[in-house]
Amino acid sequence: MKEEQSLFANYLKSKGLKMTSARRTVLRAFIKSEGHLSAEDLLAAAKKIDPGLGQATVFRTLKLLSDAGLAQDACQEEGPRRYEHVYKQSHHDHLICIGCGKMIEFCHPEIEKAQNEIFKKFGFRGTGHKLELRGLCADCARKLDEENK
Amino acid sequence: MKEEQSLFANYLKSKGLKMTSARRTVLRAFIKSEGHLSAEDLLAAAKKIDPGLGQATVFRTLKLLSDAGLAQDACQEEGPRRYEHVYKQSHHDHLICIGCGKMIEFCHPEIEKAQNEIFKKFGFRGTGHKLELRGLCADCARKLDEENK
DNA sequence: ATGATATTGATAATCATTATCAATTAATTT
DNA sequence: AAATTAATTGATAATGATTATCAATATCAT
Repeated sequence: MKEEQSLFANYLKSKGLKMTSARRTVLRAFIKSEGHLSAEDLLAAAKKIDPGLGQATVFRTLKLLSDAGLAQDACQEEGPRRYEHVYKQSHHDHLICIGCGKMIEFCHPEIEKAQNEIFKKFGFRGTGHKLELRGLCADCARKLDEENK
Repeated sequence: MKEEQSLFANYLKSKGLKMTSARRTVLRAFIKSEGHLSAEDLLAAAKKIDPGLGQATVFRTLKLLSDAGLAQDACQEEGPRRYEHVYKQSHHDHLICIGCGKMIEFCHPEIEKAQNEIFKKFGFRGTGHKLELRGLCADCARKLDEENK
């Protein structure tokens, strides 16, 4: 998306940083990406554009994307850190099954509203939130019950 | 707390695992702990009880405590994984300032209610949730505005 | 173009966590 | 209570993820 490109460019300029070809490559790979991606994932995607790209550069650029507000942490408990788009996709929260790991994305306007109340109450200027519900999906709950019979 | 002790003992028995003196030590240290603690923190606390305790045992036991439902991930973006009590303290969510890192704990019944609706809608048996709101606290928002003037 | 400075990729270093393993310990059985 | 069986321990090595270092290079403002 053009918007993400110019947001990143503006961020870099505002910090006295440079728009380089490596950063453009990582940004392009990130923009094309979907879901929750790790630095490793992004490296693989970016290497398809420029095979000579270094791993460290991806870590560094991913951090910049996060600082610039384009990427945000999609906090999974296990494994490497994962990021997702801030723009581009509609906001969603996560429902995760602790049995099989299945993840459902959902959106609940009431919750959004309540969050804004909290921000106001504590004098915060809200920038985002992350909500993760955990539980057992119907299948896993059934299995568990059978085991414990 | 006695309750946490017997919950852990029951968990171990149900899995055919053993209640050992090392595990008792880690459990005691965990029970006395507060807030968000890393494996390293817990090791330090447990070593005050038994200096000979090994680091690996703390990682292992912390995982067990989590599986047993006594500890849960208190997901911070940076640094090592952190855990907090599931029992003992009233449920709370987190409001974090992305400027200075200040963290406020709060509780909002409306949100709790909405979460139960979600669980129902997707046929889940809910076991917990984590909500993290992020934004700029009043101080940091003011500072930022001045910088950008 | 030039100069000042940020950036790069390669690599080493670090940090957090997990795997390995022989010695020990807890629970179970006799 | 001793023997048996299997889980557990601490030390250490190994791994995985991320960050630091550094000389060569690329970017941007002038």
